[in-house]
Amino acid sequence: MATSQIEQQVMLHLSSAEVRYTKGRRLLVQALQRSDGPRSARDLHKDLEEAVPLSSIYRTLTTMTDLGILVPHHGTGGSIRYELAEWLMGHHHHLTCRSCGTIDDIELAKHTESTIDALVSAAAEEKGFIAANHSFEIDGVCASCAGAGSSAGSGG
Amino acid sequence: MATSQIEQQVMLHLSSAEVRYTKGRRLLVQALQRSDGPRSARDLHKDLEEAVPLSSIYRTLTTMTDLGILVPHHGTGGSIRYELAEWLMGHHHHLTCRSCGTIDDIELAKHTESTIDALVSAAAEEKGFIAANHSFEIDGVCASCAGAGSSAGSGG
DNA sequence: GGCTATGATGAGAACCCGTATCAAGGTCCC
DNA sequence: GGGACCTTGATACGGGTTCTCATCATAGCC
Repeated sequence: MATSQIEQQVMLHLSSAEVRYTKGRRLLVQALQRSDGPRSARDLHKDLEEAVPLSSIYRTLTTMTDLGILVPHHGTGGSIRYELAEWLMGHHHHLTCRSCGTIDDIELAKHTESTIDALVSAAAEEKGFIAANHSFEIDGVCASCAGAGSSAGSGG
Repeated sequence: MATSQIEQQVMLHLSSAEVRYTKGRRLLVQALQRSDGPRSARDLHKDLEEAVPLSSIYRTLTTMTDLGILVPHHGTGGSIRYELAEWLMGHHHHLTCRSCGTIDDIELAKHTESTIDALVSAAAEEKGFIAANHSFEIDGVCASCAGAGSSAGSGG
């Protein structure tokens, strides 16, 4: 099997932490690579056709999060969704469809990012807050739901 | 009892939905009004000195969320935190302290908001996504934790 | 003011997600 | 090949949230 660039980086990262890149962990990373957005433990369990037990998935997710390979997202639905960290996938944000719940990745242009970053850091500093990172969740209706027919009526 | 502007709006909203503004609901809205940021069901339970049972709090939170009076925030810690919706409290964002976990509200200047809004909407539209709202979670260290001494060692 | 229908409450059980535990299996090093 | 250590897999456990149902309160009507 051809090992992807990302997998190689993960392997390096794991080996430098003296953690093995086992079959279960490999499958999980591959499943996350195939995803367009963050996935929950249960999602991954299904994706892998239950070849990897839930307990192992949870453990692997925790291990890789501790190592900075994965990043958790506490979104709607009550479950934590994980995705590959920014140093593997690049800095990006999320589009959450309020109709179907899909979470899609979106990348902003470099200058857009830096503009937002500057604005936000300045605002945070006014409160004596040292901003380390920002996460941006854009809420709306995705292309397929918008096309299927807009029926989302929200007060406001 | 002096009824605040916000409570009056909540009352109107509830009555138009033919939902009663009972004592428990009133206490909950008042507790949320006093807060600087979103609160979990357990927080509110304590705030109200357990005068309102947890099950009632959960039910009220759900009811008011459905009616658009409250907004849920799924953050770290595994619990959902609620706050009054933007049409009651104004548009704002959150500063989350990675040291003490406090969530504080922050308002950006009007022109900053509109700048961000324009940038985000444009990026979302490229993907056929209709942006309705954006939520901005700024992650870092709050003033008191930064002053107390930086000892937060997190891998990343 | 009393009666009735309906909504809301309160207490607990049930449910789901995620974590901790522990014996068994694999892998690496000698 | 043998031992030490890491990892796995199955299960028990804990916390947060939802569900259920009998009881209570309120609004509407007379």
